[in-house]
Amino acid sequence: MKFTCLLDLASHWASEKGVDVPQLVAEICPADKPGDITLNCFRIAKGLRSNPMQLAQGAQEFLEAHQDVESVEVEKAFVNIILTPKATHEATVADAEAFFESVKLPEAERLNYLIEYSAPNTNKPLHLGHLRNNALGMALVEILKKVGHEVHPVNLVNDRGIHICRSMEAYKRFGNGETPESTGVKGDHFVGSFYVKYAQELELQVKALKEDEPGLAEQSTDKLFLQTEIGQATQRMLIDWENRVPEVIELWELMNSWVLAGFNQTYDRMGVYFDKCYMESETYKLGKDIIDVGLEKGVFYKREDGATEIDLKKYKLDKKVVLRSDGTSVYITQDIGTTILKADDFNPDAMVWVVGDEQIYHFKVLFAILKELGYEWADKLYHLAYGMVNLPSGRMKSREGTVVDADNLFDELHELAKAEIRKRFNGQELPADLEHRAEVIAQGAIKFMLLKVNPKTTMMFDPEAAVKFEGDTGAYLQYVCARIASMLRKASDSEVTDYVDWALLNHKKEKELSLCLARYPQVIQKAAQDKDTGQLGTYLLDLGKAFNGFYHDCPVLKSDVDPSLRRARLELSDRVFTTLKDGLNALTIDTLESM
RNA sequence: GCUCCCAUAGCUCAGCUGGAUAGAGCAUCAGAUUUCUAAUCUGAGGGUCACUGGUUCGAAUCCAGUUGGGAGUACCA
Repeated sequence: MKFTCLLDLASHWASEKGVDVPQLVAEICPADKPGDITLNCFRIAKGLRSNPMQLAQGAQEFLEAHQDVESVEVEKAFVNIILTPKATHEATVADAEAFFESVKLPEAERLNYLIEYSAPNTNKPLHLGHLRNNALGMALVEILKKVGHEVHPVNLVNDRGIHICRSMEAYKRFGNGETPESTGVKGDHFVGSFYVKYAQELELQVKALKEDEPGLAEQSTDKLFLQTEIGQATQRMLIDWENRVPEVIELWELMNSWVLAGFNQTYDRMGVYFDKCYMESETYKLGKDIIDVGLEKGVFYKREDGATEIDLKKYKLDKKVVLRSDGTSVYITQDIGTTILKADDFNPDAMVWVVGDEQIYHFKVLFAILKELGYEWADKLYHLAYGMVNLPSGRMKSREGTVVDADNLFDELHELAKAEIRKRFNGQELPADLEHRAEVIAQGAIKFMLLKVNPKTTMMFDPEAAVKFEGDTGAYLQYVCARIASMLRKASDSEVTDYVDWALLNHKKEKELSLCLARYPQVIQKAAQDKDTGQLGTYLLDLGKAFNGFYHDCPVLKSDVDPSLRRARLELSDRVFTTLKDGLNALTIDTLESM
C-alpha cells in the first residue's frame, strides 16, 4: 500500500533531518480507533533514532495539511489518519490491472520450483491424512505460481515393498479371481480390502503360533512376522519380485493398475495433477553410484564392519548409514538418488517436499548429505512438514476402524451440500447444475478446512463441524462470490461507463473494504514465502467478512441509489469478487456464480 | 537418555520482524429478513496467553528454567 501522503511525509523528513528515511508502512487502523490507517511511530523511531512521540507530533502537523488527509489524531506514538475517500481507493484498488500485477514478485526473485507431494502407497485407499498432504501440495503449487514462480509438481508413488506384497499375497489366497470390474468396487478400495484381509489372517496365524509356543506370548506381531507361514510366503514374494519372477510381476502390475486407476479418480476429483510421476519400483535402486562418488570425495567412509556411513555432527546430527555392510541400500540412499534424478530432469532452483512432520529428522539428514555432496541447489531444499490430522477421539487408527476414508468423505459432503441447496430452493425447480454445485461446495469445504490452519499445526478434524457450511468455511467465501456474481448479473444490462468516481465511496465500510483488499498482494507473497496456506485462508475470511459488512450497510442496486454511486459500489464489489476468486483459486478452491 | 515441535476463551484456531484495552469461528444468550441470495449481519457474556524468572520504555511474541502433551532418535520405509 503506497499512500502518497506517507511518501510525501518520508521525503519531508528526509530533507528536514538530512537522513534516509525508510519506507513508511501503514497499518490498518484498529476498528475501535478513529482512523483508516495508522502510522506506528514506535517502530519508525528506532530506524531514525528519534523520539517516537515527537515524530508522531511532526507527522500529525505535516499530514493535517496534506490534501489526501481529512484528519489526524495522535494517541501515544500512533498516528491515526483518516484519508479522503479518493486517496483511499486510488492508492489501493482503483487500478485493477496494477493491483493484480503487484501480486507478482520482481523478475529476479522468481525461481523454478520442483514440488513433490502426495507420495501414496499402492496398497490402501487414500484417507484424510493424504487429503491434507494433497491439499497442501496443490495449494502450494498454485500460490507459488501466483507470485510468479515456475512450478513443477511431481509425485513419487510407493509401489513396491513388503506392504505391497501383503495385498498381493492376500489376493492370491482369497481373491477367487475377482476384480474391481466384477465386484464394482473402486480399484484402490478393492486392493485395500485384501490388505485388511491379510492383517486378519496374519493375526490368526500369530495367535496359533502363540498357542503352540506360549513362550512367544509377549512378542509383537511384527516380531513374529517371519515365523508365520503367510509372513514367510510374503517375504518370498518380495524376493521373487526383485528377481522379476514373471507371475509375481504380472500380479503386481495388475493390482497396481487397479490401485492407480482408483487414485486417479480421487486425484481428478480434487484437481490434483503432476508434471511427472516417479515410480519407486523404477527409482529404488538409485543412489548407490552416488555413494561411490561420495566415498572417493571423502564425504562417506567405510566402517570396520563394511557399512558405509557419514558423520553429520557438523550439522548437529548423528552418524547415518547409507549402505548396509552387505552393500545394499537403505531408504535414504534411494532418496538421495531420486532427488538427483529429479534435479537432472527439471533443473530446478529450489525443491520442496510435502511430507508429514514425523520425517523432519530424515529430511535434515538428507539435506545435509546433499550439501556435503556439493550440489549447488542444496541450499534451496525445503521440507514442508505438516502436522497430523486427529479426530476428536484421538489419532486415526486403522485397527480401530477410525480412519476417515477420502472418497467416503467426499461423497458425504457432496450429499450434505446437495441437501443444503435443496433446502434453499424449497420446492422450486432445482438448478440443472445441482451436482456440479454440490461438488464445488463439498471440495471447497474439505480443502478450506485443511488449508485454513497453519500447515505445521497438528490439527483436529471434527466431523460435526465439517458438515456445516457456516462460519469460517469455504462455503462462506463461495457464498460471498455468489452474492457478488448475482449483483453483477443484475447490473450487467444497465449502462456501464468507464468512469468510476471513487470519491463517492466515503462510507466506513467501503474504505475498510478497499484497505482490506489492498493487503492481498502482500498476503499472498508472504504465504508463498512462508509456504503457509493458513495466512491466505485467514486473510480471505477477513475479506469475506469485510464484504458482508459492506453488503449489509451499503445498498448497491436499490432503486434509491444514485447511478454513479451504484457504479462505484459495483466496481468495488467486482474487485472483491476477482480477489476472492483469485485467492480461492490459489487454494485450489473453485467459486460459483450461483449457490 | 538426547533432539525437535506444541501449550492463547468451554471447543477449534489466528495473532506478521516485540507496540494501543489479546482476536475470529463454533457453542450459549439477545436481536435483525416486504432481501441486492439469511450458507448472512448486529450485540452480549466468556482470558492469570501453562508456570517461574530475565531482557526492554513496552513481552502472548525474545532468552533461561519448570511442568504437561506430541513426534523423532535403526544396517525400517
